[in-house]
Amino acid sequence: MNDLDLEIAAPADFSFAATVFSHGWRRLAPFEYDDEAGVLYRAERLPIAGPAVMRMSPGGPGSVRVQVTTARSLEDADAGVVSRAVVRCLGLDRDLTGFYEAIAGEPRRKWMIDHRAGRMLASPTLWEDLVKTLATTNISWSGTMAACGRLTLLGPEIDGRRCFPTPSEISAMEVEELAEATRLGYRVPCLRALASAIHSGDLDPECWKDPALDTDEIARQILALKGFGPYAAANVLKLLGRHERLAIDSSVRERFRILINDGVKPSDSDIERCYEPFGRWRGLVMWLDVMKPHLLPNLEKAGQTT
DNA sequence: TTCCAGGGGTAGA
DNA sequence: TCTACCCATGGA
Repeated sequence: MNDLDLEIAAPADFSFAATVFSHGWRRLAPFEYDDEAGVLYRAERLPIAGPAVMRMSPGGPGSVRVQVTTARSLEDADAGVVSRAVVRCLGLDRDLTGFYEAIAGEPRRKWMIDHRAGRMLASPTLWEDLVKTLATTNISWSGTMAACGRLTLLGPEIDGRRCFPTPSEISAMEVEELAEATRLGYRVPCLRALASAIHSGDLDPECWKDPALDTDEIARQILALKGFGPYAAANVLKLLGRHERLAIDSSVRERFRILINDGVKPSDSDIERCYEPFGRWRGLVMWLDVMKPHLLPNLEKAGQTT
């Protein structure tokens, strides 16, 4: 095995813990989070060295430490791919200045600033985020975790871990075969159609990373995909750092009812109205509001890291 | 058995 | 635009 140690620059307002705990992706394969050690693992394919294990942890001030293990020797091109993957996963290229300005002066949201919350853990590719989002629709969270684990078994192995399968690998499988392997039920044709669209070049979700692209245009493309409705579109946009749309799901409705709405069941328009004043940051404010009881104890436990 | 998950598609009003 | 129903699967 070959090892490479990298230090990747992070913005001053970056928090490793706040990003890793931002939502449930750390629990979906090929991500794996070691709670005790505070290390985020994932297996990733590199262009020359092939499958690699990435071990991400807080680095020195203003940096993230990444240890890479591969079976073959690493080249410069591999290090570049690792670096770009880490930037995407941890949102190191996000500017949250406007968000912190939007909630400045609000005592009940001061914790978001103090703990540098706001970056969302994402997958290196939009393909993987789309698949995982599809795997959160109309299913229990344990079902989502199981499905992502099964999906990841379809990718190549490295040191006991698996890389996420590519669109070409999924599109090469028959629907029946994919259904048996993933147990994703009626979502399987949607998954395969997504994989085929990317593999054929009809869809290029990676271009959605371009900050110049209009949010509504990205939403239009996501909503055109089978199996992707308003929740799924807003969730994928959230992972792109675009928070104009609210990813309202059953858990958000329930948490909002308890935490914000005095126990009264809200309509989705009630929730929309509540966060309308926060403009382009409304989805992020909503998410952190409802996730506070889960997120804050984790951040306090993890302590202030990078 | 029945219900329902970090919903979405469709038909019919 | 709104509502009712269906969709695989698995855990409670």
